[in-house]
Amino acid sequence: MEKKVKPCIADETILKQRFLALRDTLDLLSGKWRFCILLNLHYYEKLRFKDFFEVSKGISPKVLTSELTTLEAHQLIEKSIEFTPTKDIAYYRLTQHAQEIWHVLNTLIEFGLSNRKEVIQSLHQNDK
Amino acid sequence: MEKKVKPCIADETILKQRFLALRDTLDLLSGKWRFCILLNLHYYEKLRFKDFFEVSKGISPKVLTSELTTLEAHQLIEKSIEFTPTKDIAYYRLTQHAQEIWHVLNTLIEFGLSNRKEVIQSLHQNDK
DNA sequence: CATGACACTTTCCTAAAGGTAACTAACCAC
DNA sequence: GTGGTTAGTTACCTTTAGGAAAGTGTCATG
Repeated sequence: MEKKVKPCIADETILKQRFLALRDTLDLLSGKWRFCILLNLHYYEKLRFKDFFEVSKGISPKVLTSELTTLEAHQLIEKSIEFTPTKDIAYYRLTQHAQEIWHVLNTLIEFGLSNRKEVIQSLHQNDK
Repeated sequence: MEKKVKPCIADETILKQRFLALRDTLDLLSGKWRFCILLNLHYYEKLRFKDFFEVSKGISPKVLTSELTTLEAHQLIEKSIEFTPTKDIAYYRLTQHAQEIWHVLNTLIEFGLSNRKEVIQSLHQNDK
């Protein structure tokens, strides 16, 4: 999922660890649908596979599978089964660990909101 | 620079504005070299075009130009000319407005640092 | 006036992310 | 046992981000 050739900076000590940490986080969020999935899961608490097609309009099952797999591998979401008398239902939900990323997303959102007012208006005309 | 077909969520009111704001911010940071450039500019304060090839190892002039252009369009960096007796030197530096994004980057870095210890070790073996 | 440094631009190419569509396997309802 | 729903696969195709390499225009220095 990540690119093979990764960006790289010169400084070996002070900057590098922070740089790698930043890249990790952005790798985690940069998939086209990742943050969409996380945001929806935060809002709806739990979602089934099919639900994502309703709340994340435009995603395909192939992409959804791969995004869910990646997010699960990074322990941001987890799959749980609810057993009912007639059948078992699989749900996806955020992990405890993902609560931390929620703070991150909020920071990004707050920046985006303030930015949107000033700068972005000339771009993104397509999504009023 | 942004993808034509953009991810989309269902909810029209509560979630949507926050979703768009989040996408804006991630669009801004998701370029392969964007955050590298920003981080380096924060660290070195000002850099010339050629300097980026030293501090951002692996970037090509074509990509550098397009990333700088985008960042400048979003008013995160600016080009300034320093006049010396013999010649003029062009520098890039962060704008006032970018100070705000520095807080954002720090949040991403802090998350990445704590995450790196727990989860990521099995991945990214290639960049100790 | 030639040579080199600087700041790009242009052209071409590749790899990978993502889209489309069809298919499968399991389960339940009727 | 047929049809529908769910949860995915699989195969193929398109788009686009980014890389490589060479070229351009402008200065300045020798």
